[in-house]
This record gives sequence, structure tokens and C-alpha cells, in this order.
Amino acid sequence: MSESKILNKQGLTEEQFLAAYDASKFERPSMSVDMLIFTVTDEKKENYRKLPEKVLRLLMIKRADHPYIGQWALPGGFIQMDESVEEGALRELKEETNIDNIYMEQLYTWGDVDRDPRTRVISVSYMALVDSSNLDVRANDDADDAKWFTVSCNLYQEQKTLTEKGYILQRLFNLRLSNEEDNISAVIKTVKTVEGKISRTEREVVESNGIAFDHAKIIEYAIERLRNKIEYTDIAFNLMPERFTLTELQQVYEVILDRELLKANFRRKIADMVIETNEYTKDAGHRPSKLFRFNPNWSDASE
Amino acid sequence: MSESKILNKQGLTEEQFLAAYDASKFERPSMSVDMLIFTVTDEKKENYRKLPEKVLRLLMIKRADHPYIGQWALPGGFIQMDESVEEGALRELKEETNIDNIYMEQLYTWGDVDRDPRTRVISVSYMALVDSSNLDVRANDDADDAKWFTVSCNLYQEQKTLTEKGYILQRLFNLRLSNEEDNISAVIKTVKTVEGKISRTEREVVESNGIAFDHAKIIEYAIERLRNKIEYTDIAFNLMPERFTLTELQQVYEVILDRELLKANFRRKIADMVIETNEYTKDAGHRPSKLFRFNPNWSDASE
DNA sequence: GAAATAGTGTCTGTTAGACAGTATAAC
DNA sequence: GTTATACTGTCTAACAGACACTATTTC
Repeated sequence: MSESKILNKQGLTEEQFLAAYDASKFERPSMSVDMLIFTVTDEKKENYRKLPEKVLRLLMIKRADHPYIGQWALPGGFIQMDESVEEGALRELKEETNIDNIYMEQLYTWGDVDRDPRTRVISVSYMALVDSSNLDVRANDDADDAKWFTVSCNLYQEQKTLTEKGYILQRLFNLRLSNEEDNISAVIKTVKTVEGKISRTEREVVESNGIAFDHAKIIEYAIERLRNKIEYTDIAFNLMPERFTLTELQQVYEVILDRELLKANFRRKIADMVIETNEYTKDAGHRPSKLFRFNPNWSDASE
Repeated sequence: MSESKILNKQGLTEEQFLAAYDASKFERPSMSVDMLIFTVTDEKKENYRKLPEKVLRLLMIKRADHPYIGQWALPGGFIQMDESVEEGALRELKEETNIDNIYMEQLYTWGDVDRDPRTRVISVSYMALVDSSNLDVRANDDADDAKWFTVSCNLYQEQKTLTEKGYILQRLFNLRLSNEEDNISAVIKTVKTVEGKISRTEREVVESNGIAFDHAKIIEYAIERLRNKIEYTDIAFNLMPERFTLTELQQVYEVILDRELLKANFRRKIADMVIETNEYTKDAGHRPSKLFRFNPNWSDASE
């Protein structure tokens, strides 16, 4: 800190200034964190020969009170005065999944004035990736009715309009969350405006069926980020167990990217990120496959 | 919004619930925005033949009151209750540079408990890129003493320690801000911990000479992001005037990346992002060069 | 013609995409 | 042998890095 002997215009030292400082003079918004907790699990297999399919899952919580009572929201809560934003996020994560040491990344801070009808709430969103074999049941039978939903998010309309100095690109995404009991969905519109050199992207929830607040657009944003980062970082491994086959890894990439990859090319791409072990799968209805583990010395040039 | 006829556990409708809601029950932090306003300007040229050198500049404000009185801080301020976070950032930008329509991007939200000695302040940082030919003098002779600083940020120590399940990578960066009158600097430490599949990066200001709050680490973070994004997006054009030569564009890339690029390769890389005009520079002490403009239809695959 | 920058051509090695082929377990 | 998956080899086109070369203006 600076030397406290300097006086300000009112003739106060730093010590005196801080003692007199009254933060309550100004009205302040509430601050919360919203957690996007993703995992990948196996869907039951069709017959003894076939491999199980993988699906991307997201944890949601059923709201027990107003507003949006009965709808589903992202887990989260208010930040306490004695914890950092990140500590708040870790606390929420621990409360929901009972897991400590996990991949977590700050995504974006959402600050529209009317995003919460109770009061002004600014929310910092975090994405966490969980290996499903690590998962506690706790998240499934908690008092507050937390449930995993299968996520899918597809672009279903794209419209480009040329303007004088650029163009406007409008996209509509269909977000669907489902499990055995519930089917909720939303339509998110993203509008990219390019005018001269400046480009801007806005995001808006056009329609929401059962998804509380503006959480549908937060989910869409997170999935975009996830799809983007899986291409050039190692985040996918946070969704994998300690040992895995290359086909399982490929399935995780495919389910996130929502498209099929060619096996030979995929294996070349991730070759340096994995280390082979001497173990093999067994009791598959076909040729067993070698198990691999993550190579922690893989270097991501960007970090 | 959901149908307001549903009752919660206290038997209240949504309307009644919201009417009774008292946000002031909970203590709340203050929310601010910090702006990183970058531009690239010409350094005077050495002789009539040589091209001017380009330098990266950042706008800072001298603090007139406690805390950190007399030190330099990022422009910014508290978010008002009737404006969104983004609107707050745009307002600050307008106040400091008097420019409206500009590239601006949310960077990160900083939420450590003790980052401001006055009270708990959480700050959302935004990066803005400004074409210097657009710049108003206003930022230079404002009451609050705003000044442009030349920025440089170099890695000067890197230390990798292998651990049981991964490694720890510690880096020290030297951040220097200078102009004719002032020289301020800081040392920022980043620690990347890789343990099994999970990796985490922490950032810390080790030493700060004249840079207020935790702003040195926000600046280091922004420069990393800028270096990263210039490689695969078109953000650099936000720093360029309407018309520019390819050498000027290359200089901007070089000053941000802090390394030299080969001309032929650079031109191939950016070929699709620019459109040539029929104009040429004149009165250079050497062969004139063609002027180009940004191609707004260049498509960034990632967005 | 000297100084300085503008601009192009090409070699080389690496990478991404497509596809075709061989290998091996369970039943 | 059938089924289903495991795993490998190779062709091609695109791209990145390095370097050498030619062109054009002012003074």
C-alpha cells in the first residue's frame, strides 16, 4: 500500500480516510455465481456387442420458490462478504456435487438490469467439468431437487443480411434439456453485427419453456465455449476417468462437438496428449482396446 | 415469466412474494468496471527515410484521493443501479475517450476479498481497442489527469518443477508503463499447477511501483488475451485507421506479439482479411505502398 | 546510384481430411 | 464364420516458416 502520510484534498491521511469511508452511501447490486456443471455419462447399450453411447449432461435445480417457481435453474447462490468470487463458486460446486478438486473456469459476467425480478442481481458464471465416475449420488437426492439433464444445442436457422458497411448475422439455436421425467427447452438468438471494423455479438432468450431467468443463454454461451476450447486445449480430459480407451475419448469429443470424427485423424490429433498403459478392456463383445491416461506434460502453447 | 398464480410454501403468489422481497437484508459488495483502453501510435521517426515505429499504449488515470493516492489506476467506476454492466463500461469509455462506437470485450471479473481497502469491491474488466487517429485530446487534459502509457510486458523468468502427478510452472513477468514524465512498473507472478488432469492458473502482483490496486495483474491478463486473440481473430483491425499499409498492419502485430514476423508469410496470413484500394502513400523517402482496408466479410470460423 | 521500403516466388516440412485396409476378441 | 470394434498406412491438399529475389521511389 502507499505511504499513509500523504494527505488528500480534505486533509485526511489514508488511515483517517478509510475510517470515515461509508460504503453504504451507494446503492449496490447483489452478486451471485451460477455454476455450469457438465459431465459425460454412458447411455445404456443396445446389445452386448455394441459400445454404450455417451451423452453430455448438465446439472440443474428445480426452483422451490418464487420467482420462476417450479422451473429449472442453474445451481448457484449469492456471494458472501468474506469469500472471493472464486471461493463462492467452489463452495457452490462442493454443495452441489460434493467434489473438491475439479476443473473450473470463469465464463462470463451477466449484468442486465432486469435479469432477476427480485432485485438487481449481477451473476458471474463458472463452468466446471466433472468425471462422471467421480460423481457422488448426493447431487441426485438433495433437498433442493437437483437433476442431471442431457443437453443438446443446435443451430437451426442462420440468416445473413448485408448492410452498407458490413453485415448482420442472426442465428437461432435450439437448446434442449431432458431426462426421464422432464423436458425443458429454449430458443436463443445471437446477433452478430459487423459494421466497418467493429463487430459485436448480442445474445437473447427468444423463448423459454421451463428454464428460469436468463439461464438458457448462459447455457448456450457455455456450450459454445466448450466446443471452442475442446479443439485446442486439453479440457476434455477433465470429463474422463483416470484410464480410458481412445474410442471413449473420441466419443466425448463427438458428443460435445455434435459431429462425427474420423478415427485415424482423431488419434493423430490427440496422440501427444495421452500415454498408453499396459492395460486393456475386457469382456467386450469384440476386440479389447488399450487403456490410456492423460499426459500431464502435454504443453498447451497458449497458456 | 411464470404464471403468477402458483403459491410458494408460505402461501404467497409471485406478486405478493416480490412485493415483500427485501434485498437489503443481505450485505452486498460494490460493483465496478475497469477499462483497459489500448491504442497503437507512431513514435517519431529517426530520419526522413525511415518509417515511424509503432508503440502499444494504455490509458491510465492518476489517483487524486486515497487509497493509492498519487499512483496510477485503470479508468473505471462504480456500476449504477439503472445501467447494465456493459452500459456502465460504455459510459466509462465515453467519459474517458469521448468515443462511442468502438470495439469492447469483457475480459474477466476480479473478486478477491481484499482487493480494495475501502470496502468489498468486485470489478468486471473490459478491454477496448481504439484507432489512434480517432482519438480526442480530451483524455489528455481532463481534470482527473488521464495519460497514455507505452506498455511492455515480458516474461523474464520461467521455472518448471516436476511433482508427483504433474508439474508447477511459475512465470515472472515484468510490466513497464512509461511516458515522458512517468515510469511505473510491476512484477506479476503466474503459477500454473498441473496435477493429474486438473490444471489451474493463479496470478499475483509480486511488486508494484506506482500501479494502484491489483491493476497490474489485470493489465498482464489483458495483454495475454490480446496476444492470444490477435493470432486467430481480426481484433487488430480495431487499432487501425480506415486505410493502412500492410507494413503498418504488420507493425501492429509485431508490437503486440513482441516479436518480428517475416513479411511474405505475414502477407499470406492476412491476405483474406484485407481489400486493396487504388490509393498509395506518398512523400515517403522510398517506394510508396498500396493502401488497404479491412474486409468486413472475412469470416472468423470461431464466431 | 545509394538508401530504404514494397512486394513476390518458391522450397520444405508439418498438419488436417479422406479413405482403405488389416487385426482380434466374443459368441 | 459373423459381428463389432481396434488399430494402422497412405494419399492429397492446405498451411506455416524460412529465405531469396525483384521493384520503385526520393534524394
